[in-house]
Amino acid sequence: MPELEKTYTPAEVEARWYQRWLDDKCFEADPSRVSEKRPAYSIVIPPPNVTGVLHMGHVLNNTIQDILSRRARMQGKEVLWLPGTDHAGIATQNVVEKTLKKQGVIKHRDDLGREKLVEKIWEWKDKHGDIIIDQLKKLGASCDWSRQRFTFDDDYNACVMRVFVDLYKKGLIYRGRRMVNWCPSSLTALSDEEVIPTPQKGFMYHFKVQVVEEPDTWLEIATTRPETIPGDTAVAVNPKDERYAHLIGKHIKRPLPLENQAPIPIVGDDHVDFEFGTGVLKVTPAHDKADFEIGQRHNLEIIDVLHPNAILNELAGKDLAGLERFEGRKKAVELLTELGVMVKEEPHQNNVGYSERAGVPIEPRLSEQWFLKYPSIKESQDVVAKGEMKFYPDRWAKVYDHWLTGIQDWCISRQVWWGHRIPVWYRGEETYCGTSAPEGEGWTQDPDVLDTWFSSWLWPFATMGWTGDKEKDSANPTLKAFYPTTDLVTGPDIIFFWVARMIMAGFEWMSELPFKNVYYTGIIRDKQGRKMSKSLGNSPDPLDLITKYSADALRFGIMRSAPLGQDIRYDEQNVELGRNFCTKLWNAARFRQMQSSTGFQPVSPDGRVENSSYITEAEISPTLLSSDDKWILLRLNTAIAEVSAALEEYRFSDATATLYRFFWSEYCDWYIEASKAVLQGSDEKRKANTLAVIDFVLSHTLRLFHPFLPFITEELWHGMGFNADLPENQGGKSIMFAPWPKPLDADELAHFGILPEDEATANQKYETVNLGRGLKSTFNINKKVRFVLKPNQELPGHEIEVIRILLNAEPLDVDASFAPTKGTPSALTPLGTVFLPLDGLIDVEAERARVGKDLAKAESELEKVTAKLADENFTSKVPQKVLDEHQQRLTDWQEKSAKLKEMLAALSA
RNA sequence: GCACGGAUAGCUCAGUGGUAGAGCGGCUCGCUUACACCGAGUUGGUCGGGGGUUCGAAUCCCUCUCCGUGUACCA
Repeated sequence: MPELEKTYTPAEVEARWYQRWLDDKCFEADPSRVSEKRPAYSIVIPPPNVTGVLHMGHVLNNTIQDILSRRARMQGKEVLWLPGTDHAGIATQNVVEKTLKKQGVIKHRDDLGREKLVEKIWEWKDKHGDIIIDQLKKLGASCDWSRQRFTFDDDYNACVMRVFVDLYKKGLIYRGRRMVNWCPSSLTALSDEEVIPTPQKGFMYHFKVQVVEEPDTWLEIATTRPETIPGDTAVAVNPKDERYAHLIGKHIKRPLPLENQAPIPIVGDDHVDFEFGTGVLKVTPAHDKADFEIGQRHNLEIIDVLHPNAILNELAGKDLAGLERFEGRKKAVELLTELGVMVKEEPHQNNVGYSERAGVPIEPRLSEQWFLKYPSIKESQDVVAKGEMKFYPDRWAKVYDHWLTGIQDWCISRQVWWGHRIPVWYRGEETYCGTSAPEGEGWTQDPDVLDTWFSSWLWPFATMGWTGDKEKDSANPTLKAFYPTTDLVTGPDIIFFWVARMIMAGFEWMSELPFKNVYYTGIIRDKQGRKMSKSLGNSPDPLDLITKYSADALRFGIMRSAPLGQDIRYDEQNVELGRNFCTKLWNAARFRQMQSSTGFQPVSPDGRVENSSYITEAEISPTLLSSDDKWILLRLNTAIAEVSAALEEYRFSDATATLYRFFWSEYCDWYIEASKAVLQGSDEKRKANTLAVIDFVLSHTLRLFHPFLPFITEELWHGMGFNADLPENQGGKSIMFAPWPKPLDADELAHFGILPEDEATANQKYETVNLGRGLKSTFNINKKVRFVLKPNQELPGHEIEVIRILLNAEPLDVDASFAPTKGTPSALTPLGTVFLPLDGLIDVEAERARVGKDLAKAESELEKVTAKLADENFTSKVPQKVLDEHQQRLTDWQEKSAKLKEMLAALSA
């Protein structure tokens, strides 16, 4: 067996193993291996932005996917974790345009033109596109990189085109002049989902206007956007509003622009809420969705006073033209004030839609866009409602359902160049839609590209080589084996953008749901609970953390703090804790290794002999098992069961907590320490047997840990020689293919002679040790000292030795007739009374005080239980089980109290 | 406005009717031959407030407060 290094060096180990896994093609999925005995497990990565860099959200998300994938491999499944990146149309084009502008290459995208700019973006993509992929590799992601996809690959592009044409032919895609969300920064339309309503502090401006037909009548109007007055083409009042109804049909004089104070009509419209503002609404059909609708109903003129970049244009009048919209607002107020028509301005809070990407207020804008009536809504809604597809946590199902219920058509066209170009061509009055350009001269293609999500929604099958040709697709082994996928792991922030749409696409083109389970991660926040963001600078670079602590540590730290469905408070301490845990694991393995060199009986590293099957139990001799051995085997059983159950239910933090507790608190703190009684002794047979138990536990623990800590477990798996003698594909080559641990079943437990009560036996011993240690600490003893145990019943010598070692006692005398001198500190334990004889060094008063405190506690508990049991109201109504418990409690406290009283009496004598 | 989630020890969280828990931190000891990235001990809580149901409530019901998320055409 190769000797383990003294210190663990994660950087070297992680790089080495990742390369080895790649070289050995460990992550590559082969559909031909899928069979009834070897089911498929598949998961598609939420494709990160191709120009992005790894952030903590990616770490969380991809660690989870990796855990699921690795566990599935260990369960003997054929695993496909399909990776790739997203072209992220608007975001990527923005980044490249900005860079080019900074470099002084261009002032505007038109300086380059469409083709040249797209070329530049491709160059950018080729240069930066693999950064995030490399970062995922550093994290240990076990994706099948041979299948890496990009949403703008030729094959993928073909899928997008095919889908567009299909929907167009089905009549679900149409072009129309509508009010859309316009981003004045990116100069494109956005979908409703890309607009974030943001509460905004502003002002409500009240101004008055003169009724043309009744010059003495003035109406007061309240608005938040006075700069759009030049675009007003009516004012509206509610026809039921008695204050104004008689004015309907008359006109008011629009105050701006000054050079064109045109009369505009007063219309009656139910939309107007007469409780709000003044009950008089200025109607600007070009710049407000609701106003646009009013305009439609009353056939109003539409005056667009803004350039696409939200600078006021000539129609706004000479005073406002050329001003940015917020400057224009100030100027408009000034003008109204000069006119003497400003009444007042009041602070006002309203919701303003912000562009999700550009972070600027969007403008409702009338423009020609492409829209999609969503397909397969019914199936998509039902599949989740009926629980055929499961959401974790399931409350997202309601959110999903609600969105689908009130769903609006999707604006899918974008006025940028980086993206899938709309496959529609025009020639005069003719329109052609097809996957390639039409025959003949004079056709021009629609300049718009498609929303990035219009490609992402095909991800689960477009990445698997879908062609839309039924025959071809049914002969496609990848699709056949791995679609529908098993799990999807993503953030709830893209439940509408992506998840819901993928479900629709799955039904529409594959006639089947795209995944069976969706796990929604929480959002990573900083210690103060704020979202992580670049501008706050509170987002650590995962790569720095990996350098500092290792990828395993980062993974473990993040998973430990990520309860199901809850936001995560990130604290670097958790990563540090992950590193410490790896170190502990490393040292525990080293401890085992150091024992073998001193061992007498030759035992193979895994406690196995040549040609044995994988099961190591055969090497453990049941007759030689100590109570500690039985205890740790039972605790291991519990840990395996708990971790397995937690993973089934996507409770990753519970799984990590169990692993931590089992390995650190149970295995290292108790079992290893107790086993030293044997390992430092002279019974060679027992030593060998203890080592076999240790190997059994370690080999199981490493496997249990592997999905969480892939690197260090692999290193130790080989370092400890646990891989030796295993078939290549079952742990010989890599721990990632070793079988997922199973708890010992009833037969195996019987074989080892392990009974459930064995756990309590060992626990009593450990409790005794705890109490003894407590005595030592109370009296500030930090050296090896003599303890005396006055046992309740006879104890085997081995058990006494274990207690001695755990207590660090020198010696531990067992004396059933021990008569302590007055004032000897003592503790009542499950195994008897433990004394710490200090030969007159102790303070009788102090000991009396200590015992007195214990007694007071016992008395108060006794009182409580007695009172309860004396209460007829209680005893008559309570179930027998509870009554028994209380009865037992009563007896326990009575006994304890009696003994404490005795001790106190002895101290006072 | 509506819906959902959350509020338990200094911090992060378990705990869905029967003696309030864990990890981390804090404090006190200790370089005991795997590990100081460690070990031992110990300290922390009228379970957000108020009502109610019950023999018994962190847990069930009502109500309020605060935080978060989603959603809604109020200029």
